[in-house]
This record gives sequence, structure tokens and C-alpha cells, in this order.
Amino acid sequence: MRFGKGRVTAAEVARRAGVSQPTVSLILTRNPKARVAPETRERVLRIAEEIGYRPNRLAQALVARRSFAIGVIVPSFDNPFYAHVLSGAEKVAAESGYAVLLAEVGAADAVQHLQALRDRQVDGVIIAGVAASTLPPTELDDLNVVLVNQPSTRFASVAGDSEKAGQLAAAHLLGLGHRRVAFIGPATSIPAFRLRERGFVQALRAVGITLSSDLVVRAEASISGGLAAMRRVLALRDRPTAVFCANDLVALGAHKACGAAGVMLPTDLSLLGCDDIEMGTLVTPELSTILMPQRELGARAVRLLLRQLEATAASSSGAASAAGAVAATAPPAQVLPARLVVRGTTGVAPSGAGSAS
Amino acid sequence: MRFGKGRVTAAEVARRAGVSQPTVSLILTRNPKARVAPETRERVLRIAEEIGYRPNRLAQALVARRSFAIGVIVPSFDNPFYAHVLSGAEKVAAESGYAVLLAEVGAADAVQHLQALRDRQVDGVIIAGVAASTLPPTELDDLNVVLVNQPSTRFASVAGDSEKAGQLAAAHLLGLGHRRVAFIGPATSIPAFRLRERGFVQALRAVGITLSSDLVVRAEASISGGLAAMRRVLALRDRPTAVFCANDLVALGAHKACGAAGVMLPTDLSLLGCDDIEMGTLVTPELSTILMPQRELGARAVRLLLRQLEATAASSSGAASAAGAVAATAPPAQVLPARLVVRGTTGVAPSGAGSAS
DNA sequence: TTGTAGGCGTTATCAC
DNA sequence: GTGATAACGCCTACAA
Repeated sequence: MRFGKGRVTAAEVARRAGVSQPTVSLILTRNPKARVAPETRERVLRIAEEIGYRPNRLAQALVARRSFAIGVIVPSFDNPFYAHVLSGAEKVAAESGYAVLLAEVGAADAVQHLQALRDRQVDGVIIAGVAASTLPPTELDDLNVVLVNQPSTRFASVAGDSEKAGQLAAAHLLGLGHRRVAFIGPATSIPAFRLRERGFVQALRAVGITLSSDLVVRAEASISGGLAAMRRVLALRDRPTAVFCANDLVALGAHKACGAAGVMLPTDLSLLGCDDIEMGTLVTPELSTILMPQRELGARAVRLLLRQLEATAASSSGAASAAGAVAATAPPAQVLPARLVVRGTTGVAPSGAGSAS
Repeated sequence: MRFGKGRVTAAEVARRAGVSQPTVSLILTRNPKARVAPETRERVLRIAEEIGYRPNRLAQALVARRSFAIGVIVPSFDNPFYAHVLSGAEKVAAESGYAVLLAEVGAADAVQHLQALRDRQVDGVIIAGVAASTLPPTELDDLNVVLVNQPSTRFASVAGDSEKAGQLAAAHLLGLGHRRVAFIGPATSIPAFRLRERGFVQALRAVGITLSSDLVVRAEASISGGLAAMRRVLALRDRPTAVFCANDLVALGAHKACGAAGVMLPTDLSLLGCDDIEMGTLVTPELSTILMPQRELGARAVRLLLRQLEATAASSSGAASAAGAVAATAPPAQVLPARLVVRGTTGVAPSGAGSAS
């Protein structure tokens, strides 16, 4: 009785109720223009209830030509950031009756996962943490796509304000009197990281501080990456007094490196992360950071996608010019505010240090 | 062109190749007993390739009466443990051509999510972190189910050896000379926690140590739960010298409470977690713990489920006695070994302390 | 070797 | 009001 062999179908309900199968369908879908005799409707509903009839969503999808399922593509759960985005996304999707097909992809197999999703007729896809620009354009262009944390002229997107995050970081550190500062982050095509770096660098430049190349340290966007990078920073002949990291994972790695090297936070060095993941509150001192509303990013991404879906569904049932109508208007891009969260790793600059680079 | 309006179908391929649609199907499915003219096959394959034909998995599912999709039910990603289980599961599923439908459920909406999954005709379900016993049995009994970390007589399961974990914890702490020890964990129906506690308590009892009720502290299975619980432990008139926590999250909360209270780890107190999540290596000193192979749990759960699926698929195509044949044999239960990981939070007992309770 | 017929479980559009 | 009929895209017989 496993593979649906014993499932009750609409036909079964019809047989028992002594009506035709389409009539059952008519009643069950609550179609407004379904004018059926009250007593028939009553009987059918009762019987359906009794034998536990549940419509087969796959069959529905086939005829409706939409599956009411969306794909969510994330890079890895090692970063809790994406777990939270996913969580927010799943919640909203479930509430709206959509299923979430999960794809956790490395750089290599993104295309295959995407194809698998398309083969399953997902109505749309949410892409987080994987640069859309690295995907073959043809894989995407017949799909409804919403990007998370990567603004795009081509697709709709929902992003935390990464550039503002960088600016906030700079402002915070400057306000504490730091003048010799560093940045640790990946050399990547992921826009969020680039924007954080840019916002940071430009805000510094605005007050006359230019980051020399040894103060922009490249690291993988992970704990170990941050750890290694911070070791290099600490080895510098002329250490910075503050470090801003591209994300909390990197910052936590850096935090650990400081601990191991006996560098006191924040007295010897100020350290600032970005994202605000829970792990940041576990270390001592707790990590100062820039908050990105992770769950909210996922939730909004889904809402945006669903709105797109409704739009294309409506227009495609109307005229044939569905794609045109949608593509004509610029894709919506939501930017959610970033917020500084001061905890224990940032403090005033050591007096006398780094007044000029 | 969004909702599959413009998708190429097998019929389209057939038309262009000048053959019938079933012939295309025959060739594309690589059916062994499909004896088609090499040149026809060649032509069809070429054309399919050219116009980018991809079979509609939904339509396939409808006729095959199986969707090649599985559901994964997890409680929350706030605990990285489940994120990793999910990750392992997704990987194996994807490799086998199965889709993963994600359901993140609270205690309340588990049933609805389960129904949603069934409506979508998932071939099976993996349940982690949600007590199967709390689910209405009827929701489960026409489904292929594999439980993670909760042994069951009714369903197949894959679990870390939680009882052994408790024993290892006890042995480790005893070996360090601790005699007055405490346990922090939730009062829950989740078997893994119960087993950890039981293994721990019984191993202690085996050497004549009985945990008084104030040394078994109840806490929510979260960081904040652990934090609150440890505060209570520290307030005890007669403090234990070592504490074992039901999982790492709790232990990390406890770790934090110690830091706040100025209790030095491991000199003043030994602290031991369970699971081995990455966060444990970020705190100072790093958390000693019992490793549970999280990703492996997810991976094996899927493998087990897939094996079940193949079995029921095979038998149901053979005789009609599918369910019987499967149910007759006890459901397979895999137990993966736990392993002690000694890091920085466990050390020898303070001399003179707690030689007797 | 290939085409034709039928069906998977729904929904939508008609005649009746 | 209700019941055929025709899709949706695919696959498995069986017939040609």
C-alpha cells in the first residue's frame, strides 16, 4: 500500500456518491460558478471526508501547469546565515501552500541542481549565496527568480544593505578613534561581500584614510579562513587597531586567532563582524557586528517570488504577452536596513596609536 | 513563457523527428527491451538535445505513481545539528535523483506539514528531532518512514549511539576523578536526550554514584536553556565538579554562564557537551564533547529510506502482498558510534573535592 | 522496428 | 444542475 496504490481518488469518491468524477472535482475546488445541488454537494463532501480523500497535488500541477513548489538554492549550512534565510523562506512558503525543494550546492554542481528543479517544474527559484552571474544565463531565463543578497538588474532581489553595513562599520570604528584599520574578506564574486568592502573602504576614504594593500586581507568566508587571515594581520609589523570582517564567521575565526595569540579584545584590537549570527554571542567578549535580518530576507524573498508568480499567472492567462509585460518593468529590489550591534569586541582605540598610517 | 507554456515536450521531439511520441519515450528512457533502429535513435537523441528536451518529472511521477521525492522533517535550524543532518540527507538524495521537500515544523504544525508532503506524493519521509510518537499513527502508516535519532519498533531508524554517549561521558568524567557530577538536559519525549541521560546516570550508578534530584537539572535544549540551568547549578550550596549536558547548545549556554560567573573551566568545573557542533571550537576553552556523526546520520537515513523504497517498489510490482512482506521483518535500525572528543573544558577533578557526595 | 490505444488523477469546457 | 469529453505530459502495453 505504499506507492499510492491504495490512495483514494476523486473517481472513488464519485463512485460512492453516485456522481461523475468531474462533479466531485467541481465541488471540492469550491469553484464559484459551480452550481450544484446543495444536497449533492453535501453528500460528496461528506463522503470525501469519510474516506479521507485528498487531491493529488501532482496531478493538479500537471493540468494547472504549475506545481506550487519553489526551489531554494543555498551554498552550505556551515554558515548559519543561510540556514536562517532558508528557515524564513520555508515558513512563508508553507503558509502559502507552496512546497520548498531544497538544493544545497557547491560551485560545481549548481547547474545540475537547477536543472533538477526545473525538471520538477518548480514555479520559481530563490538563490542565495551563489552568484547568479556564474550561472549560465539560459538556465535562468525561463524561470521566476529572486536573488538574496545580490542586487541585479536582471532579476528581482532582496538584500540586506551591505554597502550601508560597510559604512556603519567604518563610522563605528572611526567614532572610537581608530585610524589604522583593516578589512578581512574573500575575493569573491558574491556581491554582498564586495559591497560590504566597498562601503567600508569608501567611507574611510571619505575621511582621508586609504587602506594599503596589506590591510585588505583575503580569506575564505569561513571560520578557518578568518583564523588564518587574522594570524597574518597580527604578524604585521605595523598592526591595525581595528578589523572589520566580511561576515561573522570570518570574525569568529579572527576572534579565535586573537585569543590564541594573547591579543586582548577590545583593548589591544577592535573586531567587528557582519550578519549577527547567534554564535557571536557565545564567545568572550561577545562579537560586535552589523545585523542583517536573515530570516526576514528569506521571508521577503518568498513573498516577492509569490507575487511574481501571481502576476505572471494572471497575465499569461489573459494575453499571450506575459513575459513582455513583466520584463518591461524593472525587477523589484528590496533593500533591508542593516543595523550596528555593539557588543564586546569593539572599543576605543589605544591612545597614541595609529593617528596616521 | 513562465509557467511551462513554452516547454518542449516529448511530442514536440517526436513531431520533428517524424516518429511517434512513445517512440521518443522509449528511446529516452533507455529501456533495455527497446529495439529501435540505430539511425532513428540517433536522430531522436540529436533532436532532443538540440531543442533541449527534458522530461517532465511531474508527469513521470503521475504515471509511475512515485515522485522520486522525499520529505525531510526537522524541528528548527537554530540547532546546527539538524542543519547538518539535513545537509547529509540532501546530498545523498540529490545524488540519487531524489528531490528533498523541506518541512521545518514546530510541535503544533507537524501534522499539517506531513499532510502537505503526502499530498505531494512524496515516496517517503525522514523525521528528525520530532518525536514520532507524538504524531497521529494514521498519518504515518501508509508512508515509508525513517527516523533519525529515535529508535523505534515500528519504523526504520538511524541513530547516534546516545546511550553510549552518556556512558562515555560518565567514564570520561569518572576517569578524571570526578565524583560529584550533574546532568543538564530537557525533560522531553525526544529519545536521544533520554538515552543520553540514561546512559550517563546508569554508568554512574554502576560505580555507586547516584544523582540526587538537584543534580539533574531540567533545561530547554537551547543556549539560553543551558545558560539558565547552569546558573542554577552554580548557585547550589554544594556544587558539582563536573557537568554533562544533553547537547552542545546547552553546554555552550552553560559555558557562557560559567564565564559570566567567573568560574574557570576546567579548573573549577568540568563541562562536557554532546553532538560536536562547530560552535564548540569557538569558545575558550574549547568545548569537550561527544561526537555524533550528524551529516552521516542524514546520509544514512536517506540511503535506508531509498532501500526501503526500492524494496516496496519491487514487491508491489510483483505480488499484491507488498506491505505484509515488508512489515513482517523488523524495521532496520542502524546505530552509529559515538566518540569522545576531549578539548578544553574537561580536566581533572579539584583535589579533595567531592570524594563522596 | 514502430505506431496506436489507454491510463495516471486532475481540472476546464462544454453540451445535456 | 450535471455528466461527458478533452486536455496536461508521460509511459507501458500491445498491435501492426
